[in-house]
Amino acid sequence: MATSSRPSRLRYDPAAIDRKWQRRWDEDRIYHVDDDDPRPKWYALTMYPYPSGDLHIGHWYAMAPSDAHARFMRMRGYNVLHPIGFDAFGLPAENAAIKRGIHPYAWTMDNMERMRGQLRSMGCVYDWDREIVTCLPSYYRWNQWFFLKMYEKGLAYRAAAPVNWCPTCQTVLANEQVIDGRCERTGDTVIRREMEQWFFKITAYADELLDFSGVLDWPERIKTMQTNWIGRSEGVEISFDISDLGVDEREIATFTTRIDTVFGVTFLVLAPEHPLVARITTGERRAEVEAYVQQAREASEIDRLSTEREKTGVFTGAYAINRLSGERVPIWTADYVLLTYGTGAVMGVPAHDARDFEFAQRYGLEIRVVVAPPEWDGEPLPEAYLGRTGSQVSSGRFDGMGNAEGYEAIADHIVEQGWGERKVTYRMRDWLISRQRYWGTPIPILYCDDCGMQPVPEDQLPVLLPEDAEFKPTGESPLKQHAGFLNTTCPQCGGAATRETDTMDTFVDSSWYFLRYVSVDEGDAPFDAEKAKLWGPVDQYTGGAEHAVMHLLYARFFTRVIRDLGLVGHGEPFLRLFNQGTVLSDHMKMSKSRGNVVSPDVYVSELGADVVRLYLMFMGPWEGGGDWSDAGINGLARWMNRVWDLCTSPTDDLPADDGPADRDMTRRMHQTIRRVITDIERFKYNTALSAMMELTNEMGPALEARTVSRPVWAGTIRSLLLLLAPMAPHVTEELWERTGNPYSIHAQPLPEWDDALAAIEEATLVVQVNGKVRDRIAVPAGISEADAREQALGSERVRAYTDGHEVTKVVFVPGRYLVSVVVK
RNA sequence: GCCGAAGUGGCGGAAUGGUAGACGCGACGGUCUCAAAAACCGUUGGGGGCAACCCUGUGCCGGUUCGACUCCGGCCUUCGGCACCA
Repeated sequence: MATSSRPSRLRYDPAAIDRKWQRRWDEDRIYHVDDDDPRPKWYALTMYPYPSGDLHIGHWYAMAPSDAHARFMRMRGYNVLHPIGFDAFGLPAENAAIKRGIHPYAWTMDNMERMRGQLRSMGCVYDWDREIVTCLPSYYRWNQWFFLKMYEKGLAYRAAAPVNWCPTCQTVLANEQVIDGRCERTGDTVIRREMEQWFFKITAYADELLDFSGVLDWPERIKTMQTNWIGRSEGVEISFDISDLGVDEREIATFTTRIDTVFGVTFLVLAPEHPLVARITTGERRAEVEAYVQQAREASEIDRLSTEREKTGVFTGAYAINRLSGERVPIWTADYVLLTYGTGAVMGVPAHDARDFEFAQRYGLEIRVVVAPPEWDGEPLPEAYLGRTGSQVSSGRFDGMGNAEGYEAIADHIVEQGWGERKVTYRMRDWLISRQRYWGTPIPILYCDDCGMQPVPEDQLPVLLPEDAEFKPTGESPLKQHAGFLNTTCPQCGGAATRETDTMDTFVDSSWYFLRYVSVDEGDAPFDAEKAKLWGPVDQYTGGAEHAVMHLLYARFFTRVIRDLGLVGHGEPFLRLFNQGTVLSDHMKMSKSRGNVVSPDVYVSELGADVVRLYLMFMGPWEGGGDWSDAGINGLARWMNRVWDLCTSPTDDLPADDGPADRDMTRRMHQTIRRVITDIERFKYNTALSAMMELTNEMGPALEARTVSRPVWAGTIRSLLLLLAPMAPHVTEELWERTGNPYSIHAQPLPEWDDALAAIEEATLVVQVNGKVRDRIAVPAGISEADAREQALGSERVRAYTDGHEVTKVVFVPGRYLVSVVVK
């Protein structure tokens, strides 16, 4: 399969070397992690994979560089825990069951077995004694246990929420099963339907989750995304009087962050799903409103929130009273208002809200300015004035106040009158954990006709998934039809009861798995508290940026709940976070449907695991991802060949000492050590490898010309191998042995550098005239500013541009060997 | 649409506000060979010049600065997320 440009053969047999050392490391258990090791701990974690079937190059891209970092930390003297496991529950297993008649358990187990072999071929430091598999009862029973704890604390509750409903299948669809608003199987229009579902009350921790002071190093962009996702806003919940409508409710609550604009309310808008809509709609408006509500059920939330889409809505025929002004305002329903945010109703202030403005324009509703923009001439506004600097007008007794002052005064007034209260709302909603599926953790709740909803007693856990489930192509959860699972007895009265058939979101599994790794065999608790304390929070977490919000936020929430249960001392699960990019193929995301998935296996068997690892790390900065290139990997194979040659060449005829290139070689070596170590610290593997390539580019000619002495050469080889060992563990181990060193290179400390030896002796002074480089002068390192200026201004090339002009300024940049001359 | 990123040679990319293009791939020329592959040596952003050199160039438009790939404002394009894929 060698392509024309591939090295015809490697100097070594990569498959044999991979096999030899993987077996040896395994036998010697050199990656076994000892809890009692006295060295400082380092918990390095890569997001565990979903067992989709085959390990593809994207998995390698996530795991090889993080393994290199874990190895790097080992060589720095840490006791490193870098475990692996499988995120084994999920929709694909169930789809395989429906489509191909394979049981999800069998499908998942087969996939994991294949992936274990592939993972081992990477040569990572994984301690397989610590593997976790979330679909096993020994794991998921603790999901159930956490659920019960949350239930006790009021953090797990049941409420109605909309789901994607396919009327033909009579089932709930996952978002990915909905294509353009239609069911992927039947093509029917999907509607949103209310169902009773289980939630975790993540909003109870919203404020704490906004606080990132407990993390040491997280990308700013992730913190920003989470902050925006949580979307805290302070405002006022104010009620409008509807006591004359003849319904039970006396008022409609709305939430606003701009209570200063309350005198500008010219309408109210209810979300189409708002329970009041049906009740307040008047007879002659009913048909139109019902049609509109029906239509809104078919629109996706993303569409509804689009600021580009034309705002639509219908008048319900009902009116509410604005208690501040005593005015009657029409009540509309419109799909730009969501039931899930605030109270599901908003006060329409078109003059001061862009969406309300657009809506009012379209439906001819009054646009009344109540916060006058500075220098406002009293004319109608061309667009909503959103500014916070204006003065109250048409606002009754608040007129003339600045609107910041008006805000406070109006809010106080409303609170005093009992018309509303100051409130904080969040864009983030509680975490809906219910899934109407089989392949997940059963929710440990049952329903008794006499006693009502009951939690399953702790000593009856786990609630096991029945193995003999039937998978029908309707997509309905098999648990619903499984009598053996469904029917049980009530722990209170002993009478007949039925089990909850919803299972949990798989994000529940991944919200605490990092704690399970510290004691995977623990049977009496989710984890051993002492060991959890020992390993503490994850020191370095790495994974895809697609998890920027949901998984990471859920894990932060869960850890805080676990802390409040008294099981761990910390609330922040991941101290440092790094998000790698995505590997592309032909500039496109890899997917089975595109047929562009790159399998690492063929490259591994031909070129060895190390070359694949190196190429992935060399491709570009890790956070940037990159395009897989068949040609590109050859460069790394070629370079490994070169390293092999350099390390195995005879050195008998090198000078015993005083090689003419010794000084340069030593300097280059120290520079390389410095660069590689500081680069790996920041996950800059691409530049770390460039630095090593520059070193080998210099080593080749020195060896050829016999200008380097034997001890300097040996020292350089030694450093090179040690620096490369975290990235290319197999070949470096082999070369370490062949160069006469004791097993194992992976138990060695990293080499150290000496800044004095790395220092340059001669520098290039760059001289700019009006910002353009006009000369480069070789000068001794550490040249004084005065000497640099003198040399620069004395340069003939420079004088060609300065003679006859007035020199107005000369800038010397310390430490940069740069003089910038400014002339008129 | 909203939130968050990213745009640099033929390609992947490098560059604390200070020499743009390190390192690698590819291409071209050469050495070796009967020949090819591999390996090794050299050239390689664009334009001009016999040459020394000069001009130009980091998605687009503008700004700050002695100096901008880097900072600021406005666009364009691509990518990640948007709550039942994980």
